[in-house]
Order: sequence, then C-alpha cells, then structure tokens
Amino acid sequence: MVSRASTRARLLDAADELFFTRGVTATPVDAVLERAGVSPATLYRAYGSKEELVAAALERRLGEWLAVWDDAVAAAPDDRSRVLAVFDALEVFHARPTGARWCAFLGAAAEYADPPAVLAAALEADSATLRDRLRDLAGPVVGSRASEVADELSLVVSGCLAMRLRGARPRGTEVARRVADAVLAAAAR
Amino acid sequence: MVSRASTRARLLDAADELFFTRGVTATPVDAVLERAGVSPATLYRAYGSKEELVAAALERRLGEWLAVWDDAVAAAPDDRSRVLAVFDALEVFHARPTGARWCAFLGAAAEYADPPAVLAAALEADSATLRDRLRDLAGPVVGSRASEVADELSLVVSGCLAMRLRGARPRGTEVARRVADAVLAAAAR
DNA sequence: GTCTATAGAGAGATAGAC
DNA sequence: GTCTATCTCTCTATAGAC
Repeated sequence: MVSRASTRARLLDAADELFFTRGVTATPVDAVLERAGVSPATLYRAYGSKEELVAAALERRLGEWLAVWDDAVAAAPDDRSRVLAVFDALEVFHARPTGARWCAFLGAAAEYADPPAVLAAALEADSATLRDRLRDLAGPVVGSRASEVADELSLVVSGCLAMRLRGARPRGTEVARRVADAVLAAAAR
Repeated sequence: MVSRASTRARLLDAADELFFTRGVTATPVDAVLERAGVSPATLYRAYGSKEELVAAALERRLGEWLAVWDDAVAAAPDDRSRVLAVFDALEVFHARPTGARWCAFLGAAAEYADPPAVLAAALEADSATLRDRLRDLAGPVVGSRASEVADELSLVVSGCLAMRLRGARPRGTEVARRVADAVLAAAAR
C-alpha cells in the first residue's frame, strides 16, 4: 500500500522526466501511468487533467531551478559574478540526471499556442521570476540601468536555452557567458 | 480544374499559416485540407506524409526569410549596420500577415524530440545558414573573431525569438539590438 | 489527379468494483 | 484511493470510384 503523498510524488517524477524530455504532446498519459506504476483513475483523481499534471510538474520544477540558482549565487564571490551565476546554475541544472531536453517552460509555451490558464500561470511565473531576479542581481553592478539590463540578460538566458534546439549542446553556456559579459561591460560604460 | 502546381501552393500556404501559428502537433491534417480546399488523397499524393508537408513548408519559409534578410542587408549603409540588419529583417518578417507565433524552425525543433530525417535537415539548414551568414557579415567588423561572434549573435537572434514565448512581443528586437551592439563593441575591443 | 468514405491506431478521460 | 475495463473522440493515412 502506498500513501497519497508518494503516489503524487511518483506521478510528478514520471511527468517531469517524460514530458520534458520527449515533449508534452508527444507523451501520452499512458506512458506517465506506466512509469509511475499507477492506474488512470489514480492520476485523474490526484490531478483533474493532463494539463494540470503538466502545470504541477512545472511548478515543482521552478522551485528546484530556483534552489539551484540560489546555491550558485551564494557561491559567487562578488556582485558581477553573482549576476553571471545564472549560467553556472543553468549548467548544474541541466546536468542533472533528469535534465530536460531544453527548457521545460519554453517548451511548454512552444507546444501550447493558447495555453490553458493553469499552464499560463506557471509559464508567467518562470518568466517573471527570471527577470526579477536578474534585475535584483544587476542592480549593484549597473545601477539605474538594472531594468534594461534585466531584459537583455533574460534574452541571453533564453537564447542560451534556445540554442539547445539548434544542437549546440556542448559549450552552450560558454557562449552565453561571453554575451552576458558584453552586456554588463556595455552597461558599465 | 486546378493545376498541380497551384494545388501544392495552396497546400503550402495552408500548412505555413496553420502549422506555424497554432503549432504542428496541434494542427490536424484535416484543418490544412479544409483551408487548402483539398481532399486527403490529394495531400498524401503530393506529399507522402504530414511530416514531409511540414518540411516542405519550412523549406519554402527559409527561402522567404533569407530574401527578407537580403533586402535588409542591401539597405544597410555600412559594415556594422549590415550585421545588425538581421534584426531589421526579423521585424519585417514577423510583421507579415502570415507571421508565425514565434520561429517556425525553433518551434518545429521544440515539437519533435527526435525529428524525422526530412525535418532534421530543414532545421539544420536554418541554423547553419543563420550562423554562416552572421559570420560572413561579422568578418568585416570584427576580423578574426568572426567565428565566435557568429556564435554569440546566433544566440542573440535565438533569444530574441524565444522571448516571444515569454510574451515580449512589442520591443522584442529592440532589446536584441542592444545586446548585439554590446557583443560587437566587446569584440572590437 | 482528385474525390468520398473509411480503415486502423491511439489519444484523454470515466464507470464501477473493491 | 486504487484498480480493471472501456467509452468516445480524434488523428493519420489508405482504398477504390471517377
């Protein structure tokens, strides 16, 4: 007999691994059921629909991503490297065994032209958090330009992730780091 | 009675408009048939499968995109603005009536975790062309660093496109242009 | 070459027993 | 709360007439 909490956890594990490596649409619910060792009724009782399961997996993933980011920031020695710590975090996060093919959030946004509300909220949370954190980190480095620089760095991070779709797996963050360096240098002028 | 060429053209028109605004997987073949005013047998005779139709639409789209880019480059007055012309071209291309939701190529790559060969070729053509053109354009501006700068600018372009998934529709290319400026400035140092 | 009609597979979700 | 069994719908692709 398995407790309710661990059933949900197994479902989230399976959902994360399958949805974000093979794609949400490309993954039938049956595949998640099989991997989680759970029956359809159990899934639809815990989460009302496939989309809600996707949203729940995204929410959990956002928490994990931010935790990795926090660790990377904490390990950085100065203001400037704290900004660049996002790329350290990206490397660590995607090196995990359950690392997705690219970005789970951008991937979900790409798959749903008109995302259901529960998904749209999860995607917006990711984008807003990314930008807010970058702005806060950029403040001590670029002062009053923090807001514009946050937009620019959001674009760099998104570009780094998108390049994985172009097959630039190795050295992906290296290029991004050079671009981010250039952005900070330009803002400091 | 409709000629074979115009049937194929109508199919490509319908495919481009539907696949790249609603998503490939989210668009059933029936929707393409209805919009093209064509029956299933006609589509499957002209193109062997849905995937081949997607690939054909991508190939045509790549040609159109490069033509827009060529125009933008031709209108630029100097070496440096010829590099930045890619962002002018992006604006023009996505302002078209049949403009896609974001990037048709990145979108297709996002939807297929393991793309069929015919699709992989179209995606690779886009990525390679983008990088090659950026390298050629960057050469006169940054000299021997052209190759690295091309990688960096590819990331900026991809990031500009990916930001559309984050809802940054207006002023999207503006931010990208600032980042590209910073990249060129850093490379000139 | 194009049509109508349909095959055949697979999807998301539910019913009802336990 | 979880299972087995299945319902209903939609999808890609094909068969056969014209």
